[in-house]
Formats: sequence, C-alpha cells, structure tokens
Amino acid sequence: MSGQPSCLVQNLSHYIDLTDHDRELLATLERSPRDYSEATEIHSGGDRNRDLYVVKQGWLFSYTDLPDGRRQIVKIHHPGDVIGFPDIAMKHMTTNLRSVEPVTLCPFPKSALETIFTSSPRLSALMLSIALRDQVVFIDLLRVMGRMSAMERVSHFVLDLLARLRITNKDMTDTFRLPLNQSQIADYLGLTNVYISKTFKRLQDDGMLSRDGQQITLTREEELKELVDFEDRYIEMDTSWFPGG
Amino acid sequence: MSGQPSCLVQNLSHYIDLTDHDRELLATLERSPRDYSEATEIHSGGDRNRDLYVVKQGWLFSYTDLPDGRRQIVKIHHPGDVIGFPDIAMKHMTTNLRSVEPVTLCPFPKSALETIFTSSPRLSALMLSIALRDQVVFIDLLRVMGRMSAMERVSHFVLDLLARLRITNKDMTDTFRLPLNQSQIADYLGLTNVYISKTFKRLQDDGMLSRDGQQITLTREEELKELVDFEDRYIEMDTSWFPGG
DNA sequence: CGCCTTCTTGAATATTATCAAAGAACGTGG
DNA sequence: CCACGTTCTTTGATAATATTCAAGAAGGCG
Repeated sequence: MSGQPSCLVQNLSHYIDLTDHDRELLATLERSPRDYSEATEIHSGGDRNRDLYVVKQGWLFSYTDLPDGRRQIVKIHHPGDVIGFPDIAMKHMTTNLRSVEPVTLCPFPKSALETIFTSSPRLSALMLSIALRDQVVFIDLLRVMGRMSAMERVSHFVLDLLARLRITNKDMTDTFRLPLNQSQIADYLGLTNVYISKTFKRLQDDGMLSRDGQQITLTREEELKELVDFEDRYIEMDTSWFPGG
Repeated sequence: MSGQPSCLVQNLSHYIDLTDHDRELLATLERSPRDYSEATEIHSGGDRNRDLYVVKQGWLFSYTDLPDGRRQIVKIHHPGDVIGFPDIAMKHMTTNLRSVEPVTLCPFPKSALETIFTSSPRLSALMLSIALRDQVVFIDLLRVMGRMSAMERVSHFVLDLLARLRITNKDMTDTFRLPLNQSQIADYLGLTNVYISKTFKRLQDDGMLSRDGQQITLTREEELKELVDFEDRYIEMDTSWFPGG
C-alpha cells in the first residue's frame, strides 16, 4: 500500500476498527483520486450507473430539477462521505452531482461492493448500516420539510451540518465554514434565496448565531437543538451487532 | 407451506425468481401472525429496538410528532411491506407505528435477518436493494415536499400509492381504495386537512380524478404523471447484478 | 334516530414567494 | 492599487399559497 491512506479506509475507520484484511481489500477497490474544479457537473441523472465516489476533499451536492426549472438539492456531501449508494438499486443515476468548490474524489466501481459483500461480513454490515442511517437522516429531513417553518428549517440545517462535520473532526467547535450560497441553501430547504437571507438575519437578531463571511457560529446551540427537537443520528449509530473482525 | 400465499413472497417475487429454499426461509418469517385492531399504536419511537414486521393484511403508517403536536407521517405501509428496516442501524426506534384499519402483522426478530444474510446471498442482495430503493423513494418525496404545490403533492401521492399497489396486484386498474382520512393525508404531505379537501375538490373539478367514498379513480393518469414528473421506482429496480439463485 | 367522526365551505390571517433595486463582496485586469 | 464586472446578499413592496377558525353537511354505526 502507498504512504497515502485510502479515502475509504479513512472514512470507515471512524465507525469501526478495520482489520488489515479489510484495509487491503478497500485499497484494491479504490481507483486513483481525481480533481474537479468548483461548480462542475460531475454526473447527471439518467446517466448509466457506473461508479460510486468517496469524497477526499471539498463540498458537493446531489440535486434534481423539475421540468420547469425548480431545483431540489437532496444531499450535501462532505469529505469522507460515500456518494451514490441509493443508486445501486437503480439502473440509472437518479440525481445530478455538482461540486461547490474544488474537490477531490476517489471513484470506485459498483462491482467493488460485490467483492466486499462476498469477502467481508463486517464491512458489509457497516456499508448496510451507513445506508440505513442515511435513510433515517432522510426521514428526519422529511419531518423538517413537511412540518417546520423557515426559521426551524435553517436552524436544523446548520445543526445537522455541524453534527456531520464533527464525525470526522472531533475537535470541531461551534464555528464552521459554510461554502454554500443562499440560493443553494434555499434549494436544499425548499425556500427562496430571499427568504433565506431574511431568516438568517432574524436568527442573528435573536442571537442564535453569528456570521462572518462563510464562517457560521452557533452561539446558542442547545437552544437551537431544542427549537427543532434535534437528534444526532451520526453519533447514535448502532454497530454493536456487527460480526467480529 | 399453507395454501394461502405469503404476501412477502408475493411482494419479493415481483423482483426476482425465488428458489424453494428462499421461499421456505421467508415462510419462517411469517409463522406467527398477530392481529391488531384499527387505530392501534403498535410501537413508539424511543422503544428499545426489537422486531421487524411483515405486513400480512391492512394499511399502517409510521410517523413522528414534534414536541408541540405537529405530526409528520413518513411512510405508509401495505401488505407485503417490511417495516422497520432503517431502524436496524439505530439503537432505538425512530418512528411510531400505527394501524389505519384492522391489520395482521408477522413480527420477526432482527436475528432472522442474519439468517437470511448468511444463507441466501440472493435474498440478501434483494433486501439491501429494497432498502436502497426506499431511499430513492424518500429522495423523490423530498423533492415533492420541498418544491411542489399542494395540487402536485396530492397528485404525486395518489400516483405513488397506485404504483405500489400494482407491485403485489398485477391486474390493479386505475381505481383503488384509500383508507386514510384527510388529516392523515395532510400529515403525510405536510399540509392541513382543510387544504387537502380543497385540493381534492380542485383535482376533481379539473377531471383528473373522481372519488366515491374511499374509492379513488385516476381518470387522467398520464396527465397527472406529467404534471409531477412521476418516476415509478418500484418497476425500475436493478436486480441484474444479483448473485445467482 | 341520534351521536360521532369526517368532510366541506367561507372568511380572515399568516407565511412565504415574487419582483425589483440597491448595496457588499470579491476577483480580475489595467 | 484602483476600477470594473460579476455574483451574492439585503431590503421593501406586493402577491400567492396555505393556515386557522368556525360552522354546517354528510355519512357510518349503535
């Protein structure tokens, strides 16, 4: 193995201890990393379904458009994330993938999953768990979109981002960089860019958060969590039932 | 095996040919059916995570409440569905489960899944695919909730139900029974019962559908599909990569 | 028949969208 | 290092969509 650690190994190590066998397996699956510049369309819905990606660097998002141009961003991807899991069940990609800033991705073929599933029960269980955990996260988001006001949606949004960033960065404080513009946030939360602006201002006036360029600080995180009944699904994941290494 | 065909087998057979071994394996999951009367709380969010269920008969739904009483129904369950998949990754149940009408469920322990996963790669792949397909369905729903009007939401809702009912009932026409009341539909679509009533009336006035008690008929299904850019994820599933029987 | 739940309808209200324009921020090239 | 163009954000006025509240109608069930 090279001196540079595999993206996938780095990511999955956050959840369980990987055996040497697992590490080697993952290393062989991974293709060489590839860079994309900012605001680049990496794949489109309807494309024949080939690769999954692990994010090595930078933020991206998956989205779908309606025929009349309305857009829904369905997932924001950070370093360490696996992109494309749900599409495994489909013949074609169901979403478009776009970089927010310059990114580095490690593609690996669908077939790699087969290898994992046949040769490492422990890794299989982890992959499945991550997919199911994501489903719970979608369900939480559905609740947000279905029943929460703009104020609550934005609050949930920043709390969720922070919780996710804390998976890979243990000593993350209450401040983080948010490289999305307000139109993108609007497309994620089902609102308009104008209303995102107004809502952020209100949250700031209420002293819940402060902004400085792309930096966001949650000054009253606990209060925000209570406001939106926030549950951290990233911490809560159950790996206790996994087969041994 | 009994003369009565298992609805799980019926459901799964839609996707792949099941071997006798697979059928027997699945039959064990449905060994201990249990009845619940209508409007019964079957389990609650936060419960220690025990059983999954196969629906043998009747409709149910999974939902979550906000602290102030707002409710979001996140999934409607039909005969043949497996309930509780996403919770496998969590230590506790994340949603509440409630019957709409009298139902028959077959509870089975998480450990039964292990049996499947160790003894039938083909069934395992199918289970995983269904979980991932569900995730795609949630993503579609997110798009509906984030970017669509009440008219479009209701349209998508009835189209989705019909597509699902057609999995287990091939000769389903454009008419089906909808045992949910308008408050429940509202809680599913993130609207109010009043507005559901008004929206159904408008759809009826526009000649898109007709109602007779609980019976709904989609008189212009193709037009509705175009209106909401509907994709049938239940038909589209990719089973080509599965290991052999 | 009478009671209960659900559905319908209308009026008033709230929330968010749309439109338009001005102000900030930022990178680029002169 | 400044001027310019571009994109992003802010703000205000107006409009659309959905909610709330309230009351009456319809339907099922004992």
